[in-house]
Amino acid sequence: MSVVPLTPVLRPGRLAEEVGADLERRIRRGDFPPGGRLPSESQLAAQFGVSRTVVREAIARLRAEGLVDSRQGAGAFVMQRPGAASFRLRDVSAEPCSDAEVFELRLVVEAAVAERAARRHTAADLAAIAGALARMDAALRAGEGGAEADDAFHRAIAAACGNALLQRLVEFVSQDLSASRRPTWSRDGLIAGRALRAQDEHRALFEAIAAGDGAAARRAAEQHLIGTAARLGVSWSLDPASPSKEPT
Amino acid sequence: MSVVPLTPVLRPGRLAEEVGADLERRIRRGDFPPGGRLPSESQLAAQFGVSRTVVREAIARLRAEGLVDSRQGAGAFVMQRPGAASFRLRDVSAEPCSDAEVFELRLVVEAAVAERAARRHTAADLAAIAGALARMDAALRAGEGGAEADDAFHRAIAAACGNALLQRLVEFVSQDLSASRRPTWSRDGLIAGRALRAQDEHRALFEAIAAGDGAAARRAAEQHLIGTAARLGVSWSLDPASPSKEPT
DNA sequence: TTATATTTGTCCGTATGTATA
DNA sequence: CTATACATACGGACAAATATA
Repeated sequence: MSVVPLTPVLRPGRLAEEVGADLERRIRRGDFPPGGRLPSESQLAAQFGVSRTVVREAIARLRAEGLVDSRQGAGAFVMQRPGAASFRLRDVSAEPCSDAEVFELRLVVEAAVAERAARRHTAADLAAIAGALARMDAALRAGEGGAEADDAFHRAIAAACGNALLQRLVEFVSQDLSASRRPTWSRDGLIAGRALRAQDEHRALFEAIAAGDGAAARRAAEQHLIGTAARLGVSWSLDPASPSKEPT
Repeated sequence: MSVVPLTPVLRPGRLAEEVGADLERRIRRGDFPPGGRLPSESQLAAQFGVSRTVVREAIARLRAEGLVDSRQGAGAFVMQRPGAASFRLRDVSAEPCSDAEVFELRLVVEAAVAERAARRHTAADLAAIAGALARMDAALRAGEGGAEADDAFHRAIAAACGNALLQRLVEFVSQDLSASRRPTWSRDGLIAGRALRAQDEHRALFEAIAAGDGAAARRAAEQHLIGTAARLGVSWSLDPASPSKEPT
């Protein structure tokens, strides 16, 4: 018997999601051109071998994501800019992104947020950031609880940037960094000194923000992201021709 | 004056979307706590006064956006981090964002993309950017067709950044800038010299990219966004305490 | 303009697999 | 193990909006 997290095995899976994913692929591949009409629900149901209810749920998802727009009596039409309404990191239909690409995206938004947090933070913002930093110090001594404080630290910085939209974006692109922080604060991570080095980066970032030095905060955030990637084994040189620019 | 084409007015139709929006508001407001279970489809159908089909389509949308996860036989449960799967600019459930916030977000990603395009562009990338720039010059003389070339110019820069994820993000956050470019290239805009000034900014951006000067490209992109906002009447000072940091 | 066919929107009934008490 | 509750899926039906002849 295997203890490791056995893969999703093979979910007999939501039928509507499979149909929706298939339609999404066809749309993004240009099979259905922008402005063009999709086959009717009855035709799609017959073609996929499912009921019209399943097709309707699939189209409801595509409509919610801005890929199609359906008008009663007319049909479902592909939007002019398919996929312009929502942004997702892991896109089921697009080709998967490399770790380096995701990390660079994080670096961009985290650096911008840190720079603005340094210039716009309130006293309450700074207190929240300092509190999370102190909790990480305590976690370093206690040997536990660092991951949660790490999350709170970065969320507090995001909240201090003064732009709710930027705050939402950075929390969005860093959503699974929460998982990335566990190996840093695990027993192995503490012993290997990964947590100690991360905390050094945190402190530099905090001091730049507290000093109101936007440029220094940007550099500190970039260094922290680079350090995080290195601790996770994501090889990645920032300049000049990284995340893969090979001709497709 | 709002730049974004304020919400689709208020369509009397689509029952499933109204139900979905209502459920989304309740979830984000914490009415249904993370991990908690939603009422059954039958209960929701009775509560909203609609059929189960409508409720199912609404839940399908929430599931696609990562707000809930439904298991057959158990029910629909609120995800631990509601709304962490997708990112949208105009969020029906959240409080609407100000124009200044949207423009700052654009500035962040466009500047980052321009910097990377300067450092990573290929010869083909540069040719595409130069071609769009030339078409804008031609449009300045002809007095028409500038908006399309403007779109192509910025898309070509995005394509040259060497990170497909960043490219998708910048195209996403700048989706309705296409509408913002019309007043610049309209008859009034041409007469008032707005197109001419925009083209000066475009040329500076192109030259920085062609020279491989990332820092200059970043500054040029920032200046272009600031100029665009000014031409659209969006008042916005970059430092230090802008987009509204009033205590809530 | 009228009439007809098509398509989406909505509702209902039913059967099945699954989870839970 | 049994029974209940629930989501999933199917099929039929009608109304409303639209397109077309």
